[in-house]
Amino acid sequence: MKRKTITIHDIAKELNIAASTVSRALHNSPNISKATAEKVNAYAIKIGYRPNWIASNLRKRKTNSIGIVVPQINRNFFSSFISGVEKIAFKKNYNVIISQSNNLLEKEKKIVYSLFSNQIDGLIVSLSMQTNEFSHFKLFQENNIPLVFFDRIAPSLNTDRIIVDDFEAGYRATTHLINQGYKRIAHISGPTVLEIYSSRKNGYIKALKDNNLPVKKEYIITSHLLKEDGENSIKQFLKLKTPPDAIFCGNDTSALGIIMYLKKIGIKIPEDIGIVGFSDEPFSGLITPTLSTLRQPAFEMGEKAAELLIERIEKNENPSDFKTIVMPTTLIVRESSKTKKDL
Amino acid sequence: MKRKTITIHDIAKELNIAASTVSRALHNSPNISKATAEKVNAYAIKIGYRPNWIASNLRKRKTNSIGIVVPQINRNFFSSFISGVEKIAFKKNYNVIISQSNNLLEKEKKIVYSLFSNQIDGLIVSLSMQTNEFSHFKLFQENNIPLVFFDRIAPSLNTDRIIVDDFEAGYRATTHLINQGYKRIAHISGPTVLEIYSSRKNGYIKALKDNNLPVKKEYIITSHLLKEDGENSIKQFLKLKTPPDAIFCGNDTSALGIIMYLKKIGIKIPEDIGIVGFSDEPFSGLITPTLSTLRQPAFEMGEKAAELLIERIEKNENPSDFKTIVMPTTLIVRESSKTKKDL
DNA sequence: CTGAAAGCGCTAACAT
DNA sequence: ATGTTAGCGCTTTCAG
Repeated sequence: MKRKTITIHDIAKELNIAASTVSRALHNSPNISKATAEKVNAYAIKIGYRPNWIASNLRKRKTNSIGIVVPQINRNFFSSFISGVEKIAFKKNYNVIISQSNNLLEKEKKIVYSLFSNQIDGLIVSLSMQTNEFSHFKLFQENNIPLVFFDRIAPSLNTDRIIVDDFEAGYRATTHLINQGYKRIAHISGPTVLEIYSSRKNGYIKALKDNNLPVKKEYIITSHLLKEDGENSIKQFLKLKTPPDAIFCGNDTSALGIIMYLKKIGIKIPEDIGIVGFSDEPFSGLITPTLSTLRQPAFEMGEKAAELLIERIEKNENPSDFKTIVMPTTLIVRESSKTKKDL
Repeated sequence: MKRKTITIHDIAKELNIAASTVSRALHNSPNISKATAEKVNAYAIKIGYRPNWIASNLRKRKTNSIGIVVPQINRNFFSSFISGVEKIAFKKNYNVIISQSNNLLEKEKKIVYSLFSNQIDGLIVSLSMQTNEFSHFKLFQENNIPLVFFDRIAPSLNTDRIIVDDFEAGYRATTHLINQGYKRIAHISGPTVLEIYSSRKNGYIKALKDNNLPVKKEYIITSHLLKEDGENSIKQFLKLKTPPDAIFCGNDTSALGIIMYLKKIGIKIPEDIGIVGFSDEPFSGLITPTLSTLRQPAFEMGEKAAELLIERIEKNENPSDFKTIVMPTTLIVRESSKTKKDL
């Protein structure tokens, strides 16, 4: 038997006042006598009144909810990012509604429309690997609902963004390998429709050129950067007449695949082949050899994204000046890219 | 300039029909002529109508949202669990609202009340490490809102539960070490107010007794199971006149702390000390030596939790028969508990 | 099959 | 300082 839900009208009736007075008392509005305010709040607590925010949301046309869409929740980068968002959102009294696209464009679209129908006040997105058109975000732009992209952004869309400088990071990773004495540096990239991967790759290419090293087509493989992709890629490379002596991987997972394969067949890291990954996954400092990589400040990016989004929501003026916040990456030098002299 | 929001009344006016007819058409109710249904849907698509689910929710007193409260989002077990929940929820047309308690009771309470005010249809919870009273869940029980606990459950609360058999798992881990020839087995436990940790510990104790091994107080340390706790615990153990020759750790993180410390000071694993962890974290199969551990099926637990919760929501009868679903753990034997003959 | 009317629970004018 | 009234956008009787 469902207990009848308690509303402000119940309180109003009991105390012989109007519902609007109860509402004011509950929100300590300035226009309320201290006496009634106290009376109302005391009684509300006594009978266990809990506001129905759905009703309030409808009336105020504001839900204090923000949506997040990520490819996968259970990936360290994303779950740390979400954790950062949640921290700020909670502090500022927003709910966080989370969905994962599973890297499927169709699911991403459904999610985005569904979040719109839920009247979220703002949306934070990292695109699916498939996403090559952005019509589903128009709804938010047309209705002036703030939108922040991070990590995998929509380059053609005019919105706020939280990113790291992938070009610079790719450049730095590659330069590091060059400085360590490696001469034939290969690269495993993710899908280059995604800006993050094309930028990392371009940074890699630029670094080679700036150091008068040749850019060889056979030294660049594009994949989905899974562990198996790493293994397949290194096999490819080893078949070449002059295999590379170092590899800059688009992420740590593919680097892991390489490391495990090379260990299996007895090629030494970093003596024979040096490796740098990307992201600083939790395992990267724990495997043998430990993996050099670029750390992205996921949690802090989440905090920044939430702060920016909520700021946009709360001073809801049409921003003409979309911000692109570039967060710093950190090159973490570990064993996989040490030179002989370091060892 | 905010575009005026499009409602069913706009459609009704344009097509000279009643709003209720539009509503019926949009939900292909049985009582609607095919002609009007098509006309309405075509026009709705044409002008880009999107339903306001907040309004619908208020009217129907159902939000199709479920809440999840976990201690931390960015922990593999929890993010995988959430991922499983999200998968099922999406399939069944539910939103998932996620919050993290950060292991703080006060935050957990706030979250739970806030989710109630958001009129969620059901709630999935793993308790904070601090939680020792459960009054905040009464609200849900009194109002007949389904509640599913998982992992860190409330033993005194009569609800549905998704768990693994921690007692059995602790027993199995310990028995495994005994079978491998270890004689002096220590245990690092988490806070024993949490059933999962007390059960693992009790399984450990039972296994010792069943094998006629002494249960020594100085071989059992209770901590928060962080990496540093692992390091501190092993230091403690090594100070004893007869230090243990194996350790069953309440989680993989503390086991990691032990492994790194033992490697540093040159004690060999598993020759000198054998180790078994708990959870099969992503790093556990990658570190050296690889860590023996008990795998919990996090993603599948999330799926099960969501399925059970949604079933409860949709046939909203008062269940007198709360279910406790026990999911299987898997003992994964890796290098850290191999005996000499295995090596 | 369609329309009219009421109302989910709350808040924000506008009065007093 | 408080009450009255009118919705927010939708669904669901109840009539016809």
